[in-house]
Order: sequence, then C-alpha cells, then structure tokens
Amino acid sequence: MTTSEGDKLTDAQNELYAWIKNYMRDFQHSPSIRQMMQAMGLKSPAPIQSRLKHLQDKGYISWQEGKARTMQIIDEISGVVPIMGSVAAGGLIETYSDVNENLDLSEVLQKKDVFALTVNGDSMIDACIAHGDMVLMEPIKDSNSLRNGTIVSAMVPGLGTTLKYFFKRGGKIFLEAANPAYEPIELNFGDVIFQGKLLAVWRKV
Amino acid sequence: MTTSEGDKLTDAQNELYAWIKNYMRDFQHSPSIRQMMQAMGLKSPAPIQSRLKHLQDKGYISWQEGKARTMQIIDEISGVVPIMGSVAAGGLIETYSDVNENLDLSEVLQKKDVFALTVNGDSMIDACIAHGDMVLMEPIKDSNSLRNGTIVSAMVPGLGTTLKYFFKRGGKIFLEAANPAYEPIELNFGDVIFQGKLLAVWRKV
DNA sequence: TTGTCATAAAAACATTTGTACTCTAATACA
DNA sequence: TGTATTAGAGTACAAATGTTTTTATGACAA
Repeated sequence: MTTSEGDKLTDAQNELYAWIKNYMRDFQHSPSIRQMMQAMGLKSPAPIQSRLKHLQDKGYISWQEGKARTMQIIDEISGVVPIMGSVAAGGLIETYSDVNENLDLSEVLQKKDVFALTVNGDSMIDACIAHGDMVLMEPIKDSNSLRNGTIVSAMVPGLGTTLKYFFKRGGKIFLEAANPAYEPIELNFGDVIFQGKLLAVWRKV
Repeated sequence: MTTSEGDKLTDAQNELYAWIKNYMRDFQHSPSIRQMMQAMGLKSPAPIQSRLKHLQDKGYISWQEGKARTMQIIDEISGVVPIMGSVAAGGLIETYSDVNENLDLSEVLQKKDVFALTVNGDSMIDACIAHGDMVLMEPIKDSNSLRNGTIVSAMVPGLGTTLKYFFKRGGKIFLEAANPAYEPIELNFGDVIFQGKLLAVWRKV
C-alpha cells in the first residue's frame, strides 16, 4: 500500500476525493477549485482549499502551486484492480484475505510504444500462450541486449512474423516454439528483424 | 478508426499532439498554451493556438472555451493499446498490417467490483492458466445463472478457495480442474460459495 | 461560561491563462 | 517579379483561477 496508517479521510474529504476522481476520469483534466466548490454545495473556495490540503498531506493528490487545474491523483492510476489474495489451483488451501495489493495494468500499458498482437496458432502453448490470446509487446531497441529465453515476435523475411523463444548460441539465432510439434528455426543475425519482446499476456474469456 | 480521411496531421501538429499526449499521461492534466509554446520552441502563443484549432477540427482534441487547461484527448482512452495485427504461433505466415483495432483493457477493468486473484498451482494448466498468473474475476450475483464450463473461484468450506471449471449435472455441482492429475470435486448446492467468475487472465513476464 | 479549534463565508488580490489583434518574415505560386 | 498565403513574433486584455485575509459560526472540552 502506498497509503499508510493515519491516512483515513473524513466524510467531506472522501466525498471530494471521489468527485475529483470521477471528474478527472470523465474529462481527463483537473477541475478548478470553484468547480469543486459548486459540486460540494459550498459558497466559498476556502473549505475546498482546506480539504485539498488535507488530501495532499495524506498523499492522495498533488498539484503545482499557483497553476490552474494542475491537480494529479497520486494513488489510483487507471488500470488498478484490488488483489483479493490468491486462489488454489491445485490442492492448496487458501482463503480470501483482505486486499493486499493492487494489480496495476497501467504499469505495462504506459510504457512507450507498447503494442498488441493477436496470437494465431498453438506453437507457444507450453508457455501458456494460446490461440486467440493478446500478447502485449514492447519494441526492441537493441537486439543485442536480448536475453536467451525471451519471447519475441520476429519477422523472418519470406516467412512472416512469428512468436517464439529467442536463443543465441554461437553466431546463430534460434527461434524455438513452446510446443514439441514445431522444429526450432535456425538463423543468421541479419536474417531476422525483431519487432518486439513479450511484456504481458491478456486473455479475455 | 474514429478519424476519417482528411484528418492527417502536419509535422508540427503531430509533434504537438504527441507532446500533449505524453504530458497528459504523465501529469493527468492538460498543459497550458504557454507550456506548449515553450515545449515546441516557440516564442509566441499564436502558432500553438492555430495548431490546437487544427487538432480540434480534425477531431483529435477538444477543450472548454475560455477555461484554463481543459483540454481533452478525444480518441485515446487509457488502457487502449493498438493491435498491430496477428502473429503466427505455428506455421502460419502473417505480417504486420496497419493498426486495425485497439485492445481496450479498461472494458474489463471498468466493470463494477472486478477483483484479481493470484493463481497458485497448476490445476488449470490445460486452460492455459499458470502458476503466478493473475485472474480477473467478476463477482457472481446469481449462482443459478452460471453456465457449465465457466471458470469460477469457489469457496468450499473447510477446503478453501479454488479455481475450477463449473459444471452442474443433476442436482450436483462439479468443480473440475483443467489438469488430469486432479480429480473433480462433487458437491451439493449450498456446500459451495461462488466468489467470482473469470473475466480475463493477465500474465506479466 | 470561556476558550479553542475546525469549518464556512466573503471579499480582495495577484497570477495564470485563453484569446484577439497587429506586424513581420518566409514561402508558394502565377 | 509581384502577389497571396501561411507561420510566427509581439503585445494587449479580459476572464479564470489559486491564494490570502478577515470574519462568523458551531462543536466541544476545560
């Protein structure tokens, strides 16, 4: 948790905070103090300032002093989901505990130039990447920095784009499937263009 | 695409647009015209005004007239990633095409009460859900509406919480693993509390 | 009661900011 | 070459906005 002990909000603070989050989600920019004033049914900006200061002290928001509409919400980035614990997928026994952490998808999504590919086929099935999955990829700047075992999307001229494990042995490059039914592809360095390396897998059911 | 034919941007417009998107991603609020002016290396706000007007005409941005820092980016919602095509995971041959679609994770995330669980174990491995994966779940309001074959997280009192395929046959409930090493669990209605059904799988590498 | 504290109102102020206007330089075109 | 067009500089101004100060109110404890 980024918020610690004494960070509980009063009702008024909480109401304001919730309203701000809604506003910023809808409009992609910060409201002005006078807008918040109206929304909270107040007739003076001072109470809003006070609540904002408290929200700032408790680590919920921040802003650039003196600048109009420059608020930022500290904690909640879009794409955050509470993790309610773990679940047995086997014989293990577990029960839901409280919320321990948040799953933050935006951490991956906000990387520069992330793109997605639809997976077509079953050659990566042993890596638990199935037909129809979406793979989120990050462009590869320096193909020399690729580590063995990384999953990459590689374009082999004349062969097309394929998702495989990357291995480098000797002067050769090997692209290996995660499925014994498929043979490794052996290539020389200039024969392949790496388009991206795997960041995450997304499957919607 | 929401943008149509004559919506191509000039270099200057494109540079500004890219800068705005970055700024708004980083700061969660709109920049001011004078900030953009500086960022573009200009010494007068007029050119920025002109470019903004063009961006607005072409449907890329909007703002509230006269209000400070009220810009909105029209197209890009957070949690949206461009899909660059599909990739072969097998023998298929495919090449990257243009951007066809966007992958919108927020569609799932914005459902009410979505929560995540860490998968512990390998009993769902044949459904391509591996140890360490995060499963995004939706609370189940009405357990009668559950369809056979749905993946659910179920709490069996005395046994814990487990991720399994749900089946209903006769008056009985069966919870089946996606791994032949595990036996199905047979239960009566009432002996089990369903906590959620699977919406999506997320794996960060 | 009295004093303290938190909250709200009201008013005033300085800065930030969007917008409009004029002028100049560069560019394209006939 | 001359003219039209466009982009940018410079300036000015009114509105929006954050901030400060002063005062009033109510709750609550000493």
